Amino acid sequence: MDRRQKKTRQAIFNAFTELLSKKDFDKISVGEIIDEADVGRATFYAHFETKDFLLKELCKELFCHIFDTENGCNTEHRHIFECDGESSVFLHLFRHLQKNDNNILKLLSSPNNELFLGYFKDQLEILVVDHISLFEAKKRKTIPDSLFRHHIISTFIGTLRWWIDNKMKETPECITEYFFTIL
Amino acid sequence: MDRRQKKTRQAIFNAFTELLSKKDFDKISVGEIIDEADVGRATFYAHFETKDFLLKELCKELFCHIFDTENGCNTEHRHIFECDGESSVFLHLFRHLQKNDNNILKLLSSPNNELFLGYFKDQLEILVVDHISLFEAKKRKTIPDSLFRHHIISTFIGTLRWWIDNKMKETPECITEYFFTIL
DNA sequence: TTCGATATCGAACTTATTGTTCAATATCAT
DNA sequence: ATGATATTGAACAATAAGTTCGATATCGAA
Repeated sequence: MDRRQKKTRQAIFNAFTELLSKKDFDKISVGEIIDEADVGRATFYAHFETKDFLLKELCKELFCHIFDTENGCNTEHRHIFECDGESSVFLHLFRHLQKNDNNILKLLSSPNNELFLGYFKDQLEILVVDHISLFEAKKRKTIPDSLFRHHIISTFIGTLRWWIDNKMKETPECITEYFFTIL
Repeated sequence: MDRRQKKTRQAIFNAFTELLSKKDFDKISVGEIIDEADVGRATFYAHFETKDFLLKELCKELFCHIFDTENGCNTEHRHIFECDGESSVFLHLFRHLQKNDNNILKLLSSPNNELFLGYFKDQLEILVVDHISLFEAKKRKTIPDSLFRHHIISTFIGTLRWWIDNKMKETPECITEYFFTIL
């Protein structure tokens, strides 16, 4: 990729992230983004079809870091699957999230970012499908599988949102325990 | 209230509901609403400050029907608190929702209606607070109360959304059972 | 270094939407 | 019948999205 393209792309990502830390996605205009990124209007549209696509691309980058363990591309994190206790995968997630890389928390707790949440759920779905055996098989007998998966994801996000709204006072370990108790 | 006002208000509600059954809230413009309702632009703004306020008013009306049991204003529904089994309150809700009065389901499953969902959650919160004793006290000992309430609400909405997305093949009784099993 | 390719710029432009204003008109309640 | 009020429609300003295009700057490869 051309050096100019990389620079522009990064500038837009940075500007967008910066703005996201201050206001909601749908209150941010393209005009603000290009001002903050200091790029031309036409340049923005040469990179991203719409604001929604920009978010989509940003998500790809963010989630690659947090969910990279899933793709097998990063072996350094493999240990989280072999950790003690069934909670390790989710504990790992909560820990990552606590760091708030790239203001991801703002996006997760904001009431207007269903688009972002959708992408996040997709990643969680992949994770859950692979680790569903962690949960007692007995519970699943009386309810459909898809509902059970759906429930794990929705409970994870629910717990996470509660944590964020509560200023994240609890430790990731504590939240993970809550998560499994509740489930 | 003036007969003209009532007529206009209802025309706007009807138009809005009709449009909501076809497209997402944030894709609907005021122009479309007044075209469908066949009222003047100035008239719309004489009734509702913004589109958001219109939704808020509509929610008030919709929820009044579904959650009326809560306000004590409607005694005919009192029995749902005394029904057999702890599931009666939620069964009642699922039954009401199955009827899909005023396309409320579209609003609940739509990915872009956090505003609507927020109002719905507020109503659920009231309901849950009053009936939290239905659930085993033991579970609540290890986790904060607010998280538990949060979880009940999020699980209810999660189950409901799964039901809707699954074309509501199951009976309200069946869904209620799933809901309690999962919880 | 040179040169062809391409990314960026910036400004102007079209289109769409929001929310306001106002005078003319229609409808209301009494 | 009449005074009050709701509706109308058109015009208006403001904001934003997305496009277009010629001029300019930067790139990568020879």
